[in-house]
Amino acid sequence: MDLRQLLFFSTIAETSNLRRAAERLHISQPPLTVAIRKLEEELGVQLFERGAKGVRLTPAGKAALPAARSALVSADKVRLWSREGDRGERGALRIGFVGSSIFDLLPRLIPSFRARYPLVELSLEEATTHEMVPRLLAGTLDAALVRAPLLEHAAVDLAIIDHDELIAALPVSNPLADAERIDLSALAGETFVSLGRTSILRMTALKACHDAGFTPHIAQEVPQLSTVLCLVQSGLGVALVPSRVRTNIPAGVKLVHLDVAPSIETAVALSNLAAAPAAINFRSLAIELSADD
Amino acid sequence: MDLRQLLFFSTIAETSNLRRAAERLHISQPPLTVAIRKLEEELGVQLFERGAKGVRLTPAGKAALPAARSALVSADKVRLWSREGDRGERGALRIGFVGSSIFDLLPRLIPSFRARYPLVELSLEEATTHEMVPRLLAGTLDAALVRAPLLEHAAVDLAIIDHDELIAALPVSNPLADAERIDLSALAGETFVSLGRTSILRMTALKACHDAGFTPHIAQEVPQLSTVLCLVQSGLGVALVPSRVRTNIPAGVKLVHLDVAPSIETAVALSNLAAAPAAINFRSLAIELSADD
DNA sequence: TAAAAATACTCCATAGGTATTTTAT
DNA sequence: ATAAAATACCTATGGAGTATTTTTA
Repeated sequence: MDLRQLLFFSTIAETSNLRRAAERLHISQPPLTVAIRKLEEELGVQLFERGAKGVRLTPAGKAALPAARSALVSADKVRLWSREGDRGERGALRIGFVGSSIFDLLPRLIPSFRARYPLVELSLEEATTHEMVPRLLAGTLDAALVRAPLLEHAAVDLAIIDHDELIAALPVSNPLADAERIDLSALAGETFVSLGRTSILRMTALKACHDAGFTPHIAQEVPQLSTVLCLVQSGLGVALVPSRVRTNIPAGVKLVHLDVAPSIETAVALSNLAAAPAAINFRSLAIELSADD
Repeated sequence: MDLRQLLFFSTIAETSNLRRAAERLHISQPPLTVAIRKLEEELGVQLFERGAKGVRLTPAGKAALPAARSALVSADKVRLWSREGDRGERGALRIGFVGSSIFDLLPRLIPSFRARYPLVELSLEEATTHEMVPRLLAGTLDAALVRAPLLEHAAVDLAIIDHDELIAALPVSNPLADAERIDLSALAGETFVSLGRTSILRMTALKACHDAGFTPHIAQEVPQLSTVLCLVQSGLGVALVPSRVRTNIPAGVKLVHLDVAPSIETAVALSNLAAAPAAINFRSLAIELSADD
């Protein structure tokens, strides 16, 4: 049995006439006769009753016809879906993201992507930049929203899609909380709340402090940026956070600009080799949206 | 594209290795290479990444694989369904029935048939014996429950599946309603309620009356046996009905046996030529069930 | 260098064409 | 008598085999 025979079967069923079916199929009538009889022999069942005024489906033919049509439809889907998959318009896309992108970037990016590529099934996972790089290379992630500067990695392509700066998050109880702007060195004596050691955000903040002439005293390490803000709110310390969190700060936390604002950037990272088309589409869309701002 | 290529595609996807896939397919490796590349060329898309340690699905391949599998499953269904159709285990079956079979025969037959042939879609229509014969021959009915004696028709096969007798249905107000049994001639002076002129039940009843020496006065003609019983209940007249209605008589109607009981039979009728397998199964089941009584 | 895939070439099965016969109404 | 399907026969495409080469980790 092959798809050609099923197409013949379905066409004959529609025309009830071998000659007309042959016309529609752009072949002559004899090979149709041969092909359909061969199919019947293979199935061990008669599909048509032959008569002088054409052919009629037998009960066996009536029962088999929907399956034959469905096979033809599926074959068409092979054609369509393979092309869609090739263009990154269909398939699964696993995206990793750093926690801080949840405040601004992710909520803008994901709905746009879903709207433009509705057949791509997204799965999202939070992780740190350092965790995501090997996963991109291993192929367990297709794209990642990471913090740049990423230590340069030859096999990972970066496209910066968001520029931001660090800003001081202070509890309202802190005397500096009402300042218009402060110098980072003013925080030298404070206790700090920070993300874990592998976080690029933390590394950037630490470097800024060193540039300002002090080493911050980190009293608490937590994995999520939102937890950092909660601890600041509780008065446990101060923190340096991306200014984009401003849309989601809890009451009791004040954000104060720094005289010299350390910059921090978010990028889309893709594996240099073997980037999925859908991942490339994701990056293109992210770049496009970042240009809109 | 043909099913063979889709099977190759699916098998390679499962083994990630052309040689192993070739083994499973009982062919050698080179034709596999050729066939899958030909499929890729036809689709205009690469389905696998080739490497020294085997092959891996591309995003296009991942997207197309479910459709390919579905085509193969449908092809299997063509095999299965055509055989089921041929054995009368799948398909549509249009059954006609005379109204009186609704009281006893149909409620026993239909559930048994559905239980034994769950893939056959039944459609039921009430009609008279005389209406159903041409429809059997025209093929708009596959089987019919008819009243025998049917005027002999060469192209219709009859199998009697129920023997019954006529019985008098009287309103309780009728003085004869309390008799153990009566002679049909006792009803000579009554007004009768009856089915329409084409009904075999009516013809049988009329003949019985003539044999008993009188021509009944038919005051009302209605199409349904249940309506006949309602009119008897209302006191509009008496009727001769099959004794099987006893399970469904309304209050106010008494059934009284006749000294000489006219017999009336129900049969399964099939077109002699072109009887559908499912219709033959239906008849076999009906005969089987009638033997059980 | 070793395993896997690709290429080269041969053979044969079979799809499709034309001409013609058989069948059924 | 006529329209439709079946048969006969021919050609050529292409699928599968064996032997061998190329590729890549």
